[in-house]
Amino acid sequence: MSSIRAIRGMSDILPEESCYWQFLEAQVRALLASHGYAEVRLPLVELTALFRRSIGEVTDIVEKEMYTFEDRNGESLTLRPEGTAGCVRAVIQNGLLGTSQRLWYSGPMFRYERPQKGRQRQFHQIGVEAFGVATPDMDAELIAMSARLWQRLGLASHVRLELNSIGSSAARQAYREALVTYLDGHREALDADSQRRLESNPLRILDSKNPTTQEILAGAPALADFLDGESRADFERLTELLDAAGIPYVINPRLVRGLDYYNKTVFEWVTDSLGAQGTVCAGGRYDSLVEQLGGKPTPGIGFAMGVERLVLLLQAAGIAVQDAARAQVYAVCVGEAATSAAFASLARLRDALPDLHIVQHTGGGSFRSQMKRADRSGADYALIWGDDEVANGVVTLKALRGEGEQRQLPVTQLVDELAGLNRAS
RNA sequence: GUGGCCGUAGCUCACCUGGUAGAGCACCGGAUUGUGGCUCCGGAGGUAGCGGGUUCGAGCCCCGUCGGCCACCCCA
Repeated sequence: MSSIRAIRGMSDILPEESCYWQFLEAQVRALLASHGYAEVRLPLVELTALFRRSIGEVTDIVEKEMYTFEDRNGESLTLRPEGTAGCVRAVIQNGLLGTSQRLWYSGPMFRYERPQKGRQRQFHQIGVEAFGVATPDMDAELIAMSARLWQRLGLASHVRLELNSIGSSAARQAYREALVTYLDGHREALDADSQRRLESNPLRILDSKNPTTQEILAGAPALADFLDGESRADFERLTELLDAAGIPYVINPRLVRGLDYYNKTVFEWVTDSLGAQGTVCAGGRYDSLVEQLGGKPTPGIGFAMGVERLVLLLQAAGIAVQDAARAQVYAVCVGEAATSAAFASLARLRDALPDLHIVQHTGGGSFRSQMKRADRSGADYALIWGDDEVANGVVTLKALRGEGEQRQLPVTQLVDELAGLNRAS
């Protein structure tokens, strides 16, 4: 084994996996297009300041997980750890905020974390963002669209929607103070991480996995009691719309998101089938982020899906996907004359039937070894060229699956013959 | 950043208390002078992650290091 390896947490996606990625991406593209969402392609690298200002200075992402480096001109750059910040930057910079916008993007994100199941250092997200609409019908649209995606992927029974409102920033501020006051009385009983977060990010204590901490939280003031009237009304309306659309949800009053820019609606789609990293899609509203990053005040809401996690879930759920590169026809050709004849005939065949998957054998070998390859390729048919076929201007067609004797046909009939087979299969 | 488990053939894994490597699958060839899938026969393939230590002798024990998996943390 060579000493040159892939970087830890940055894995290759091999053919066995890539067919799941293609399936997922195709479904997502079709769904987003059908709802009027347009794709944007964004840089992987942004100014470090963009992430510091949007994600939040005291978050783990900014404090210890970013891939930050100095450009040759001395500017501090960062490999994007998430997609929303760059998307917001792009809509501001390109003047897209005159009307409401429905956008999506996909690609790799980078966080320096310890790899585990469902967590890589280079991981992939598909993000969806909607700008310019403050009303909860937009929240409902995004959630309903994601629900429809699980339906289309065959994952609906494997995920559940958790929902919460974290209110306005003023409401959150008031709640934070009440929570800190309460928890301060139990400081000694809290786990070490929660004690630390008491100073840095008290709301995050709510979703601590520590049992003792959770017991203490049972008596804590509730975020819902601190919500401002508008947040309360919008959340109520959102649940009505979800009910109307027949989308089940559970309200999780402990659900808070890790990134600072969220307000009002936050939600997560979670699964129990993937171990510890069960969040497969998550998002929320961010009504002050655009202004915070220098754009004119514009509300926004969005979510991101973790592609690796969804692929794991597709596999865990036993969803069958077809291998896009599988051969339908494998061409066997033994000898130089046969290889030349095969090249000539296959060129015409590919012209006539561009969607037919044809693999021509390369590298020589006996009939026996080539037939073995044909079988292993998974192809439905073998096309066989040898000296006899060349001499007679014919080709042998043999079904590799199911019934049927092999037969010879004039090469001039090849296109018609396979056109029929292609439709049938 | 912390912890647990694990690194032996391309893959999945054996090798009882240390005596210097093996199976299945995959691959190549043959039985079948131009025909795959089943069967049989044969073959190739390994500096046991790497470095050090203990020992007459280490895949096995000890230390270090790198890597993988899972969990904490964090989050998609």
